[in-house]
Amino acid sequence: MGIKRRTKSVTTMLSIFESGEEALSVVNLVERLKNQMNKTTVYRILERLEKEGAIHSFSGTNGLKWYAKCSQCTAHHHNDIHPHFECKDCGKVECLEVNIPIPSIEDRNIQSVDVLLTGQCTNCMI
Amino acid sequence: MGIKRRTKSVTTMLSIFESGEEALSVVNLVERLKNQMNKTTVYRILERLEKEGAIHSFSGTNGLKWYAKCSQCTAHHHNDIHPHFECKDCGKVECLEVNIPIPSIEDRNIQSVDVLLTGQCTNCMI
DNA sequence: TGTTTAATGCAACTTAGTTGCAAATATAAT
DNA sequence: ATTATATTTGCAACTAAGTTGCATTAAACA
Repeated sequence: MGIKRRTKSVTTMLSIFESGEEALSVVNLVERLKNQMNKTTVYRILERLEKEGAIHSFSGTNGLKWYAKCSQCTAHHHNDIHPHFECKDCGKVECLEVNIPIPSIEDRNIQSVDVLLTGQCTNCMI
Repeated sequence: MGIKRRTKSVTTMLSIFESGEEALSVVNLVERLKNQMNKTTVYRILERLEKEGAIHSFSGTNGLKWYAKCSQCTAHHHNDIHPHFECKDCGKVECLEVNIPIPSIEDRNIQSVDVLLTGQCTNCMI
């Protein structure tokens, strides 16, 4: 049970994710939406959108929470194992459409895989 | 410049890492050492030990900071690319001695790789 | 149009982690 | 052994991310 009502705030949030290709930190969203909705509302809408499978979340380098809408985000299902990339120079975070093969681990039941790559993005490599 | 003086607090901290094989969260360390040293001291000793290469740090599922001393932790150098495993049932976190091959990513300069696997550990699989 | 239930705002709170500064202590020099 | 000096620690106050409870607002559906 994710989003039940298409409120103005939900629409606003979704349009932000539709328009861009990058990931967005919650901190960034709270800041940029502070005139349009409450901090708590930002957190709760993101939570519901993720539960629905519209977006997915992950942790950045400093433990901050990020959200992104990627091509693999499908309703009611989210089982992508793509890595996330954080540019240490400009701070940009994005989903990489690359498959990371995880070897089977003995004696353990692996249920989720999170891969965070850090380095320089295309612009900052120069 | 990591540890300069072998204080009682530093010795205590190191002995904790020597004795166990698991990773330890900062929260856990602050709690278990609260009668022996200040919270700030815990944070600072861990920071210095990591700078020295005696231990290494990483983020757990909720963005919490964890530290561990693994076989690959060597003085003045720490370039292991092993995954970390967090058991969602009992909460145990550990380093896995497995190599995760990261494919080369075009147009990006990858400098660090963090892999967090979540699932059930040996004990909790039953 | 009214009723129900989900969603929001607000304020207060929790928790992880940080900072500045004075006091304490390990280590090196005398 | 004593002193000097630079590192380390404790403390208290702070910052920032994220959460909670509750009263109010507003979708959606009959």
